[in-house]
Parts: sequence; C-alpha cells; structure tokens
Amino acid sequence: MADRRPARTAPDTRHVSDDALRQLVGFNIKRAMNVIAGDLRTTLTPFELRMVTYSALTLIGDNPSLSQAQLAAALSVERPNLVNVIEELAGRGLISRDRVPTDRRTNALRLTTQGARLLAQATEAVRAHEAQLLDGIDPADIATLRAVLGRIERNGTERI
Amino acid sequence: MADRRPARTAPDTRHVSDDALRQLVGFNIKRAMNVIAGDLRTTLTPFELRMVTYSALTLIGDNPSLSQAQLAAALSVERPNLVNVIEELAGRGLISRDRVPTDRRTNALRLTTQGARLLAQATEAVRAHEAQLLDGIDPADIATLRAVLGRIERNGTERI
DNA sequence: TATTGTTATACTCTATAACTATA
DNA sequence: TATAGTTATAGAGTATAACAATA
Repeated sequence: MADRRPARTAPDTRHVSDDALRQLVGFNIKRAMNVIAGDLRTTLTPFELRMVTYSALTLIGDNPSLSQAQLAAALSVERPNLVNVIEELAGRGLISRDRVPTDRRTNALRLTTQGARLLAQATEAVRAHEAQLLDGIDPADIATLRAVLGRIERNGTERI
Repeated sequence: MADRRPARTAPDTRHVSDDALRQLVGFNIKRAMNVIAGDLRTTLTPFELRMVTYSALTLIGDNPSLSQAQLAAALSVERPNLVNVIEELAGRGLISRDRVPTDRRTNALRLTTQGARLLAQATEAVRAHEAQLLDGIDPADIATLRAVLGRIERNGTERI
C-alpha cells in the first residue's frame, strides 16, 4: 500500500471567535473604516491622489483662498503635516498658493483649472465607490448611520 | 486719545465649509473613528495598553492556545507586525507563549492569571467608555449602525 | 514545497519643538 | 507677544522580502 503522508501543512483554519471584540461598536467602526480606506485608495490611485490630498482639494474647492492653517484645522491634522501635501498639489499644478498682500504670512490656496477638473473626475469616482459600498442598504438606515456617527463624534471628549 | 493697535493677530476663525466632504459616508466614519481612537487611547493608558494589545488580549482570552498566525489573521495585521506585540505582552507576563509538541513551529498563546485580570479591568473601562460615547443614542439606532457597518464591510472589495 | 515565527527594512501617517518672517 | 509657514525629527502603524526551523 502507498505512502500517505501530508505533502504540506494546511494553514491553520480553525475558527477564531472575535465575538467579544464585535460587541464593541468602536471595533466595528474600525473594521468598516479599514475596508473603506482600502477601497478608496484603489479608487483614487488612477488620479494619483491619496485620502488627504483628495480631502484637501475638496476643501480648497469649497473654500477658495483658504489658508494652510485653516485647511489643517478643517482636516484635523497638524500644520507641519500639511506642508508636503500642499507642496505636492502645487507642484502638480492642481492648486495655486499666493501670498496675501494684507497678511504676508499666509498663503491663499485656490484650485487651478486643472485642479478643479481633476477634483471633479475624482469626486465622480469616489461617489461611485460610495454607492457600491452602500449598495442594497436602506437609505433611511444610511441617514441613521450619519446621525449616530455625528452624535458619537460630539459625545467624544478628545479634541480631534 | 489712546493708541488702538491690535496687540496680536487673532487666529483665522473664518468659517470653513466641509459640507462636500460630509456628504461622503466614509468621511463621517473616519471622523467618528478618530474620536473613538483618541478616547480609547486615553481609556487604555492606565493599563499601559494600546488598541492592538487590548484587541490581542481579548482574542487570546476568547481563543485559548491561539497561534500567532491565527491572531494576525483575526486582527487583520501581517505576522511580522505582531511579533513585537506578542513580545511586549509576554514580557509583561500577561500571556504565555508555549511551543506546541504536535507542531513545533507554532506558539500556543494563552492569558496568564495576571493577563486575565488586567483584561477584565481594561474591558470594564472600555465598556464604560463606549457607553459614554453612545450616551443618549436610541439602542435601535445603534443596532442599525452595527448592521449597516457590517454590510459596508461585506460590500467592500479589498481584502482586509 | 509550504507554513510559523522571526529579522530587517521601508513607507505612510501623525505629533512636537523650534526656526523665520510677519503681525 | 503671537501667528503662518516651514524644517527637522521621532513615534506609531503597516507592508514586503527573506531567513531558519519545522511540517
């Protein structure tokens, strides 16, 4: 009779319970966020944008002549972390960065025509990506999701 | 009449609109996650735990003799990133890490008595922290939140 | 030939201190 | 004295390649 040896070792597929972690709403939010961030990265790659550069473009588009300090506050990031982001977007010709005559410390950030066009294209892709993630979910439940997330944000004690 | 010069420059408090970003569910989830992560960090600091060490302890407690590879999969992190986490928890005497006789490649991870006690204390604090974040929210809406987050997670295409 | 745990490495994100120029 | 933008730096978190031991 022939040898019957396991030619290889199967990966350990025994079921692992994460029920205790799943009881925590924060854990479920983190897992959903991981999935969203991964998908969004893929969605933005063709535009050579990251989450932070896309968010910055959106805020600059909505608030022309925004300063970097204002943008940092709106994005909840520290000012130094924004310098390279701004440098990247300006270097690609997507935003202009003009010194303000009345306060020569500050930069007025604005979308260029090219930046506005790229933002419009990226936004269309992001909206489509969101629609896919939310596919099959009752719009009323999505409204509830928004309301609950907003309430959690306000209930938090950390300055973010 | 006295000089009236602005002694200092007030920070730029002009209102910045983030309405466009707020339309994206992903952005709202990210903001809520930032608040939760910040609060959770504060909650876990007295126990000298981080989110990943707390999650690891919880999973080990629920799945005694878990291997590092299984734990990494359950936490959605790569195996190399778990080595220092395990080293930290074992070094503090919170978990044991025993070679398995039937497969001497793998480690069987278990909570020590001390680890189980710390986990119980930390879990109590985390639950209280969650209750504060969810204060005033209709339990039915929280159930909807869980359901929608789970659906988003399953709708995602990225391997997480 | 494949898996476990590990080492080394690198890249991103984020936070703080301190500098300059401006106010 | 304080703010805007910047530089330098450090710490997390995360990802890949490759190794020795083991299956």
